[in-house]
Amino acid sequence: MAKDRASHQRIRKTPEERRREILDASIRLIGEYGFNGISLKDVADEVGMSQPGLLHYVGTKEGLLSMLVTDVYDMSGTPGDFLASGVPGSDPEAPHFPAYLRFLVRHNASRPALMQLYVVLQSEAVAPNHPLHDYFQARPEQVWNFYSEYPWVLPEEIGGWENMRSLVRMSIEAMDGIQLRVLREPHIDLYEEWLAFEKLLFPSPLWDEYR
Amino acid sequence: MAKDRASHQRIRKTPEERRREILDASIRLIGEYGFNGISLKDVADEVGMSQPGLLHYVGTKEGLLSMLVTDVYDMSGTPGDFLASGVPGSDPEAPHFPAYLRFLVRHNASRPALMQLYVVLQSEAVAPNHPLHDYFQARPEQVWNFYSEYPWVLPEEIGGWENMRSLVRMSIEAMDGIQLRVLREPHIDLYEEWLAFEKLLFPSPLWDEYR
DNA sequence: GTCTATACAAAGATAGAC
DNA sequence: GTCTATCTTTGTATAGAC
Repeated sequence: MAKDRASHQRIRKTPEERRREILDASIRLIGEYGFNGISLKDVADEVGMSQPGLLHYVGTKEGLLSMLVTDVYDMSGTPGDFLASGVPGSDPEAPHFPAYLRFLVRHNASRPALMQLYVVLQSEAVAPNHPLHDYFQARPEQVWNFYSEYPWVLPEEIGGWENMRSLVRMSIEAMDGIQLRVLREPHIDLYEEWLAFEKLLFPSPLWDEYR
Repeated sequence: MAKDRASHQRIRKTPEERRREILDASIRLIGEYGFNGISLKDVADEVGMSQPGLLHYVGTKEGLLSMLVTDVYDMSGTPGDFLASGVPGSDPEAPHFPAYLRFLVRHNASRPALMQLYVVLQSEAVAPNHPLHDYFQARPEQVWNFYSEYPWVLPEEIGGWENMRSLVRMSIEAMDGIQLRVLREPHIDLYEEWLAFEKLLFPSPLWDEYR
């Protein structure tokens, strides 16, 4: 297995593996205690290395956060993933927006640690001096622009994607509220709870062919 | 102005006044930076006293938080306040639940610092070692029990208060999501946004006489 | 790339004077 | 009731050996 290359070297963990370990540990710990609630030593212990050893990878504590956001956050659960998924409503030529939201909720439900990280950081970043403040501040508009690039098929009565702003906003608000609740009461099923909101936000018969 | 009583004493700030100052400063600072995001010195500076001076009042850092929760949180915006408010739907003999939720949203909108405190603490307390973890964990059930004591009048089709569980839960979820959004985009009107959700959660014609 | 040792600052809390 | 001084711990970060 491509082992002969540089065979005089001892096998050891590659930087990529370390990076991955650091990311996973950070997701768990920050998701649980918040960025303000953890220390670099906590993460280092979790990964099994010294605190200066960790700093070698992330530079500073903020660097750890940047790494997390850039490499993990915006990399999954996108409309692009949805169109490639082949689930009902994901026809790349005529995708259904409610179907994407269901996809997104399922995606989040399948990665609870990442979801928790998101919820916790989002609230923590309300503080104007938080390293992610600007990121989350700009996010709603960025997400809207991002979504706007896809050819969603909508009921004619809506009158075009431009009129979806408040519905998109309310959908995000509902999701955030649900996620916060599920964090405290894990017995609540995230997907079921979202379906209840979907029924209200995208009602029959208006959305029957477009959900 | 009642100055003659104990006129031989110099006028100075009473403990009550100090308490009030400490509470106000804490609401602002913790709401903005989170409990993990502030130090006792931050609060002390804000109030204009030394850090040990502050500790004289609150005992420990956690004591500050307890003081906040006990004295401020659960003391306002209750159904009791609602019934005494005289607004439409607040007849103590036959109160309307959606009317109470509107009352609650208006109340929150009128005290943005307190609302922000609530949102930030709620997420921070996801951490199992957070001093308010248990408090927020138990809260949904407590709120439900608290609400259950009032004789809300509901559409007959609902079939009784017991069937309101999911609707109450979804209402709270929506509110939490809205509040989080408004914190980042203050131009959004909290009350207007809630009315949009109310229309979905308590639709016509079912709720027309009970809203 | 990973460690030990260490510098430096900040935070919570206590002692004791006034 | 409020302060100064101080103790102790913890946290970020750097220096330098291996």
